[in-house]
Amino acid sequence: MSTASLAFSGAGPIAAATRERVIRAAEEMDYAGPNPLGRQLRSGRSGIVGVVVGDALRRSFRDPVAVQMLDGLVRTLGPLGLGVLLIPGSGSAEQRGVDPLVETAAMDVAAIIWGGTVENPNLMALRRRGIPTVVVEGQAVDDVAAIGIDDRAGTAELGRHLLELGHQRIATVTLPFNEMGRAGLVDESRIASLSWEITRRRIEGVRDAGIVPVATWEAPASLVEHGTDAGRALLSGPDRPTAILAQSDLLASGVVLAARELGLRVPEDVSIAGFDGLDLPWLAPDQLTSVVQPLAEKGAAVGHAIEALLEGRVPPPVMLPVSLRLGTTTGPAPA
Amino acid sequence: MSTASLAFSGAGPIAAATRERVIRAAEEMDYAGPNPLGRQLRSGRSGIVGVVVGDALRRSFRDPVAVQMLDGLVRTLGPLGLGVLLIPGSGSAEQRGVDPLVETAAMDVAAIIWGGTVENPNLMALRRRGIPTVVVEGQAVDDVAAIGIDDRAGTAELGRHLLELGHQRIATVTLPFNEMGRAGLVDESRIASLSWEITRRRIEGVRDAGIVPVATWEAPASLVEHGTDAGRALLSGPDRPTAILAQSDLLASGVVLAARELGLRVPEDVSIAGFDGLDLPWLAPDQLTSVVQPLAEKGAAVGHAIEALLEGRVPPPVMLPVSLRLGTTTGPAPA
DNA sequence: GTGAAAGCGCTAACAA
DNA sequence: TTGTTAGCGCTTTCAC
Repeated sequence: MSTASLAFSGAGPIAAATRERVIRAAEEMDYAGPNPLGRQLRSGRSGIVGVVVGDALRRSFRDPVAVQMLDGLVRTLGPLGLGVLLIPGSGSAEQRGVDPLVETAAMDVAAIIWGGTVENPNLMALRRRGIPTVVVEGQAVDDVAAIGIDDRAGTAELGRHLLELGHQRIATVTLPFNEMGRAGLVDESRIASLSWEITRRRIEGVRDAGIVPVATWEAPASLVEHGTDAGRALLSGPDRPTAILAQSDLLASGVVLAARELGLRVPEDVSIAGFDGLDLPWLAPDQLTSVVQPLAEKGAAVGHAIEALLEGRVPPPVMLPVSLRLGTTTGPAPA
Repeated sequence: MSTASLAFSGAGPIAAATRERVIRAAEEMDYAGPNPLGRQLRSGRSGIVGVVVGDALRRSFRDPVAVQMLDGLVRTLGPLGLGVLLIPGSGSAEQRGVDPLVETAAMDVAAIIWGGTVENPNLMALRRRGIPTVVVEGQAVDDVAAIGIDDRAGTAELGRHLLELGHQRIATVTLPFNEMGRAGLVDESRIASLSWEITRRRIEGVRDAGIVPVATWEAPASLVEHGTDAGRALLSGPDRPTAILAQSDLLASGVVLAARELGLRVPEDVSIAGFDGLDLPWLAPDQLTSVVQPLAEKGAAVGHAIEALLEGRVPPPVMLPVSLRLGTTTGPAPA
């Protein structure tokens, strides 16, 4: 029995002839190789990484940010012999609780994309099960690994760029404030209730630059159409801002479309900037001014954190640097 | 021991008091619930569906077609207690062989998105392992379940629409011909070597309508930028076609962008049509004329086929109907 | 309604 | 170098 095991695994001392014989016999009885279930129970490892993606897949994967990061993650995990189990996030708050997979699926370690808040029910469930977890864009707490980017400094740099161009009336379009993002202008009380870390940090970055936005619009998701809604609202009022800083490129590109639709020239009449550094071919000939984040590296960093967790270490939090990319959508403030 | 099992599973006869006692004891020794690995070995089921996505995730998931279908699939699988294990496709042909996950990962059943050809190495590996498989947009063979849409009839209907509008010079932009898609005009010999089913069927649909394309351009992937390349090439020559029929909406939208870039009016100067029925907000105010395929239903159909396979049945091939959607990008042929 | 025992398929340790 | 054995954690008989 052990001989057969060795024949397949290749590891361990075995005569070439014996292996040959075993393989042949296996073929005869059409035995398709070792059953992973047995190995998994024996070794106590499933070789599976549970990845909690934001609510509906359809929504998450419409965002190239999530997709590119996941791509980087899978590339890193592949060589480690680990597979990715897709776990839908807790859905909208109406649908209480977490996906059953979080509670019962076999996984050696988990990753939560779009960490959101500390009270993330997925995170709580995973900790209860004792599954080591890495959170992306969340908050670092004790035994949870955290990977993120320097949202705050990046946004501040972008803000300063706008100030240097002479802009004084600057509006912002933000990512959702919590699981139940809304569309519309936000007031101080809503800002106080903000629970998504990433949104908070980017708002703080704007403040760090010394900007007091003339308006802050919350988008219910990082999608082009929500950016268009925001742009229409912000750009059609009487005291039009001369610049709009959006917290994502998808939102920013929606704002660009709204500006074009309203007959405004970008950047002559209004400057528009985003965040993420995506390559948006359909925005051509424009290229967004944006804060570039290293998405593939972020995915790889998550992979490395996972590797560490599997070895029993809790890796220190990682904060990846970002960089400002000047595009064609920002220019001097109109006189 | 069995009592404990019953306490957690809930099934079977057990006194409420006993269950309570077991749960409490478990908590005390922080036992986090039954280990899925044990259950899986015992039951012989992993509860996992391996989903082979086209080559790099980054590429596959940039295509809303794949994403929306996957969303429909996950929604159907969730209630069945099944999870999706992401398996990268065999990559480009350079990278020989299949992903190790295909060979070794635990899964009860597999789905191959973008089936491609019968000689798909992933399919062959899965069959060797005896893992029941469903192929999307592939070819139905013996024990493999197949889900598809009526590509051919849908394309033919779209072709007839263009003919009715009076178009005589019609060019087509196709999906890749095989794993190593190229960019450029294709001749008869390349068409003869075509191995991707979906591309072939849509080409046949054009012929069914009675159209002999004045040019056929192969795109290396279904992406906006490849459509733009195709559009630039096809629309800047001397004998400009009056209509371009693209095999996907992403390609078609790229062609629209190229036309705009060249100063051509759509649809006055050139009509452009796609396939898939996507909602492309950034193309506004235009809406593509397209063949709408039911993506969520397609995903659900894959889910149901998986359910059948798990029950030991091989479900009959499914071909979902498509419908023509008239948008703003097609109009009468210029005089 | 509860407890005892067998066995799913594998591999690591040991004995031959 | 090869064969034997135990046990991973669970659930499903079966006996009580």
